[in-house]
Amino acid sequence: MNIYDIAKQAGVSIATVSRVLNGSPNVRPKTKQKVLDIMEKADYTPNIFARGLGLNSIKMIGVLCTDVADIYYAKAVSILENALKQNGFDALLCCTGNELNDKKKYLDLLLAKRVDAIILIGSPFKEKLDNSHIQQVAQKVPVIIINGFLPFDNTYCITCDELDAMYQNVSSLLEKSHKEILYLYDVDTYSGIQKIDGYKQAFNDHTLLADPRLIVKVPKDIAAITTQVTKLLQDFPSISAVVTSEDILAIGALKAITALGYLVPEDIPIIGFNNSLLCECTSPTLTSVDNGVDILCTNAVSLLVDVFTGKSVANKTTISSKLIERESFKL
Amino acid sequence: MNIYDIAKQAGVSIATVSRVLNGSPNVRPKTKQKVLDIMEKADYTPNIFARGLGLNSIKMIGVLCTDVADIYYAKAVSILENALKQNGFDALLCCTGNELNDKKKYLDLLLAKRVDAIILIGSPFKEKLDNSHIQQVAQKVPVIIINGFLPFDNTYCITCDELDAMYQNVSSLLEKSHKEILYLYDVDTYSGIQKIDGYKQAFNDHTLLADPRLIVKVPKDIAAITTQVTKLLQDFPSISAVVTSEDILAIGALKAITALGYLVPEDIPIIGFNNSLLCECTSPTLTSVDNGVDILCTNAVSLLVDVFTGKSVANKTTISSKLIERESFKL
DNA sequence: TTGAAAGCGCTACCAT
DNA sequence: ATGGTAGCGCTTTCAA
Repeated sequence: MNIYDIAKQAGVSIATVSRVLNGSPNVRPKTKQKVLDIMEKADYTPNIFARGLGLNSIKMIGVLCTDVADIYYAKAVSILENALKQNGFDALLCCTGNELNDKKKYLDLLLAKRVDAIILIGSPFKEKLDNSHIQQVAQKVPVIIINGFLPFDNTYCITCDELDAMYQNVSSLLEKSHKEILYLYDVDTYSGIQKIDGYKQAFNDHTLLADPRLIVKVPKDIAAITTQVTKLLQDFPSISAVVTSEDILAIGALKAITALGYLVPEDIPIIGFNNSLLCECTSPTLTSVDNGVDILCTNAVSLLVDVFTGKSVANKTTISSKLIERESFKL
Repeated sequence: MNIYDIAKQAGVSIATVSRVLNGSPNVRPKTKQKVLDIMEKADYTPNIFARGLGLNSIKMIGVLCTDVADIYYAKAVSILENALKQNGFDALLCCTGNELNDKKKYLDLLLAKRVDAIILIGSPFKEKLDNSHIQQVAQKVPVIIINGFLPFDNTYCITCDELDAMYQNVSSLLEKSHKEILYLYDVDTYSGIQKIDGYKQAFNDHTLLADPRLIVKVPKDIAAITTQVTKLLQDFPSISAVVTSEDILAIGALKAITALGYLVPEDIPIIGFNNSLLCECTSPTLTSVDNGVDILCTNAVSLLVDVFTGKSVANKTTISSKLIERESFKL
């Protein structure tokens, strides 16, 4: 069933059918209705490929992240997908994993599928050299980066001020006389670097020295973290607070701390990051930074729509984060 | 840059270029190499729409679930996406929410995008009447249902024996003299009904009567569940065990139980379902049923590949689940 | 092994 | 308001 069949049945030309299809005003209402009726009866769906061939667009956005199984990316993807759909776009999902080559490969796959734009959740490319690849992609379609930053043409970044969030957290701890603050992080992405910088700046601005041995990279695995933090607490008994780049890391720390008989937050307060569902699961519940992933994502989509409609769009937008106080730390 | 440009530069016809593109053996190796070189140099990517027009396929699979932000669906989608990609398919993601009309709408959207097949995670359609819509979809493309069942043509279901899992859990509790077992569930999907049936059958087979007041539907919200379970425990102090259809429900129950001063598992054992990351976050950690979502999903994809290659495929496949013992309950 | 040419189903421009 | 028609870039016969 194609446009010719519909045209024939309706006794009009395919041009008219096409006009009806595309909501052109230049169709007599009666004609339009007749065509619509026939389409309805025939359960006709226009062929997206033919349409794509002509328009060179299929209203589809590539969404790329390392792994949707991750609770944070999952939330982002969920919000993106909904916002995209509301604007008439579908989401083509790519989970790249952490291999740089895979990331490049998936980017090419997305391009080959002729997506109208690409949204990167997190800036997956950290090394300087590799970013040229993103730059190339941006020459073909707009690239939106959520929680990452690259100063390229046709690349639009929307980030949360995580540096400041971490700065505030560490500052308040320092001001409460916590001088030995363990910092746990997992990745060296743009976002990861922001947070670590916030941690360091807080120390600097309080004319204190951050002990580099207390800035520890850990795997994203509760058991492994627990083991590692237990050892750290034994080696550095003066640690009196823990901040993290991810809720899950805070949970690993929490387990180690309580297992050693310390109380949270009385003995050692803990602050997570991302304000995920996990914060509600622990006991005590986890105070955590809400980096506004929902705002980030909805903004990303409206920003994209602006790009498509030719409005001028800032290369970088930043929103602020908010500390959600629960039991593991109070301001 | 299109096939004509490549053909011209290579001094061959577009037919030959097309053959190279599609790996036809009927091309002289030397010719083939020349064409490939030119393509490479020109950074040529075949137009997917034109190709789709001819082949009427774009190697894209619609993946539909209620919400990827849900940790369980997120994992499923992650695995599916990877498995699909390994087989040369992309995943077009649709998060429908719970509105029936939205589900239908998204199904139509997927069809309009000319996906090669549709994978439903969970059987989102429960009412008898509505399933006809899925049946219609299955007339156009293969439908795979993960953890759901509908006996339609061109519909392939792969489920986990959750009835049996729940049956076993409740049975072992009954045999440990827990006669008042609170059952918490959240949805009435196929999967949800399986579990509740398992609960009831266990009581039947032990010639006991399940108190219907202890089969409680709750929202998927920790705080709300905690409130509700607290009240239940006060109203029914004889409750001596809790089983749930979802880990998050178990966590709500856990909070209520420990807040009332009971010990888990000594006073009241708890069993979750899905074996999600959440099980590791609580204290005590949560014993939970692993319903093999990874196996379900990888099987779904290989099953789909079989359908495409014309192999005969069973309409329903069932795998078995496994209880993962942690602290909240031991066999 | 290669080329010529007829579609695939739609959009958009030019006529009328 | 409507029709005719030339593409869009590819696949796939049919011939050579």
